[in-house]
Amino acid sequence: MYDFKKIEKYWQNYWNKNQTFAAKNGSEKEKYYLLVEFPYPSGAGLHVGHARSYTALDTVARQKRMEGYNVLFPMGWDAFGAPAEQYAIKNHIHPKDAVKENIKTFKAQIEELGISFDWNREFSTTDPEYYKWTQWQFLQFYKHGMAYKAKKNINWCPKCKSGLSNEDAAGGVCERCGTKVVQKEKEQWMLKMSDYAEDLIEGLKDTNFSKRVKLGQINWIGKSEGAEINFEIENEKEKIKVYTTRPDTIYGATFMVIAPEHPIINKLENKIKNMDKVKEYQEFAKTKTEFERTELSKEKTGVKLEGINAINPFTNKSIEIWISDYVMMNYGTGAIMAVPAHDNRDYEFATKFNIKVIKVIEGDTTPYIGEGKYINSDILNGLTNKTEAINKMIEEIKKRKIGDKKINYRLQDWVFSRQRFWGEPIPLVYCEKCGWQPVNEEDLPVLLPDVANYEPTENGESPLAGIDTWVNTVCPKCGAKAKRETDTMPNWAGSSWYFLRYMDPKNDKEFVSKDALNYWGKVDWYDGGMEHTARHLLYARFWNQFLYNIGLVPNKEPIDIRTSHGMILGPDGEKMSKSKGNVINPHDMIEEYGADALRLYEMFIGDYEKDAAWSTNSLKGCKRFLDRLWKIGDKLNDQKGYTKESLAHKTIKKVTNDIKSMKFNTAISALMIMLNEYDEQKTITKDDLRLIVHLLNPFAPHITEEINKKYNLGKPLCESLWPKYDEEKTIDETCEIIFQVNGKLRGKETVNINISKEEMEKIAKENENVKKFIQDKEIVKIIIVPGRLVNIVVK
RNA sequence: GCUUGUGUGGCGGAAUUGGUAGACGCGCACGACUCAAAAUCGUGUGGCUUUAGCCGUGUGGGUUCGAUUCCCACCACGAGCACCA
Repeated sequence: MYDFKKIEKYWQNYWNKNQTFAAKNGSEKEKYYLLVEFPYPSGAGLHVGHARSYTALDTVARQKRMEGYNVLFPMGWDAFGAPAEQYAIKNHIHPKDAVKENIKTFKAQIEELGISFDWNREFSTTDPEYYKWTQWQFLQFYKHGMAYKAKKNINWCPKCKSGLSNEDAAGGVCERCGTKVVQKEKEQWMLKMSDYAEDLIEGLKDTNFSKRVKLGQINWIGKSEGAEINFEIENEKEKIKVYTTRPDTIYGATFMVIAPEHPIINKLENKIKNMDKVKEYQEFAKTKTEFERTELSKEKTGVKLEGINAINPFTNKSIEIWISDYVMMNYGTGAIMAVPAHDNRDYEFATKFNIKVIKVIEGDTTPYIGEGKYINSDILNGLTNKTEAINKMIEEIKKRKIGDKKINYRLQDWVFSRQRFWGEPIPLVYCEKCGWQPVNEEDLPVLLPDVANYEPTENGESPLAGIDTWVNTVCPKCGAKAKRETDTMPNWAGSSWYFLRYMDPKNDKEFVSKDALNYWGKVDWYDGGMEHTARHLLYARFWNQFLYNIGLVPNKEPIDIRTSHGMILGPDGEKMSKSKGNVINPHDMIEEYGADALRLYEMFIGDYEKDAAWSTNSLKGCKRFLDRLWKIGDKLNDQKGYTKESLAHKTIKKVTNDIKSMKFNTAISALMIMLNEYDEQKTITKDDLRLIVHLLNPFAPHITEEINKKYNLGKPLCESLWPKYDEEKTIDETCEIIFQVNGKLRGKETVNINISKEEMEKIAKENENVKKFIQDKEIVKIIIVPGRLVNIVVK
């Protein structure tokens, strides 16, 4: 047999030595930019899921190169973030050393897979040469008024004295120590992402994302159209503004609910008679975590504001005002008009607290919002069309000057601060006299200092706050004593623009040169995990749209096609995890079966966009295919051309198209069919063999090159042009047609492809079995589809 | 709850614009080789049955000469969002 380890090593060295996969900036060739999500280099090493994504786009990359494109297919490391920091805290080593080690492991594992990355462009988000430009771009946000500081509630672990991301606070407890998470108010840097809500929806039109990815984006942005309406408070000047998508139901608004944090409460504190109860409820709401608010509190809670009432502007009736945590301060106006007859939540609330329910839409089954004839609604009475009613109501609201049409988005501004050590320092300085000042651009990067302790401080500040020599600096504006911002950027920062840096990774004058931007343009195809199609993709698009708006990049949308691969599950069908003991390590598979077999299997496993359970037996099947391919060379004869002309052209066509449409499994299946056919033959030609190894090369690049070399079939495949097919030659001279009687299969026959309809009918009627089914019956109709079938309809 | 996918043999999965359902692979069974096993090779493999046939793509209906494919209703599973007014 063959020594796959030796072969794989040989070709990996060959590609490296010849710089086969180096992309060339400004090449005459047409460009194609393929991108996979750069990994977080964890200590666990490469996952078979990484291998799936990398192999998939590697297959595309290798095909594209053979088709004559200048392909950019880069790789790097997204290495800032909590896990490295925690590892450092535990083991008392600098995160940068831990990251260095992990990158080494990851890179070795990717290299042994034979992925055709252009390693010349490799970088890590933690390289000062890289994060210098992340900081520089943050300053552009700041200088354009897109970054601001605001008080925000964050998840807080009182024991670890640390802010936690929503992921780390899942289930309402600190992931690290299990302590109950509370909400704590903290000043945070924010990016004005909500300004871009509409653009981020609109921009999707300029992309070729799949439907589900687009919907994911739209869903996350959460656009809704409605109206803002002012409700007067009885005997007060103050008004409460509500947001509603159903102003047409206003005649049914029998009470009002405001968020517990609503500012009107403090303003009218001395008018509210039960302020102690209100305060108690506010405290109660505050201690509830996000988790409890959504998961546990199915039962509605709330407190009525005694002593003040609002006026429904259309019924002119006095209505109660309640506070409840089912109304959020951070959406809409933090206040709603409650229409219990036609809103499920309002209905639950009204039922619990015995509040009047007035129906305004006939036939609408409480408690769901619906459509029907308007009743009890004065100016709307008699209408039946929802849109018409809403429009009429908005007109009326405008006329009375009590409100206006309003569009709201769920998308909020991006909380950009982290109280952690292992992130890009935010390059701002606070001066008592001048306030916040950006660090001079020529002083970037603001380097992370070497410190002995990475733990967060007592009051939850980043560990950076404890390093006086680093914190104390001078004001870039006035030169007086000043302090550095000690918050760092979130993990998402570095990954929001890394695809731009690949175009020009060594540039120390600009984040990327104009020439490189103009040449490479958009990412043509970006593949990654489904878990990143919402947030990461949105952040990256937002970041790029901002750069576009200030004239730094040529395209508003940075990515053309986005695809998402399914997960690879353990053999038990469960998500792979150490605790379940179902983890498959790609390195072990490569050791035992070779990189080509692993690659082939991962592409053959099934629908690329769906999850799939691991099966080592199926992997063995792919290995078996490669073993048979290796042996088929024993059958070579001296003849030229293809032994099976139409099979050859058909297979070229199928493999070519299937790779482009990510139907890797059927491409491989076609090649298996081809090999099976070669097996049937006594001998095959060199052209036959060259063709199958050529078509298989993007999937199994090592063994195919080796076979090509072994039998002197031609130039190395990676330096050859992709095979072309002739459409005319994909058609066979004969075809099998079927005979049906009343739509049921009754016979078949192989005929010449050019046979006429009349002849087809004749052959069908002569078929013995068909005769049996049509004798003594009246023929009603005969349907003939050339090259396919004859269907005789009888009565 | 809303949005969105997906339902095909024992398993992963194939099936142009509606036109032979189950390609390809795994598994399994039998056979060859072997003292034996593994590996390899060969044959078979949706179910029920008598060559021929009947039933079969989640369930029920519809359109059609013909439906895995199109339409309607329902069921199940997965994913995303989730008290968003």
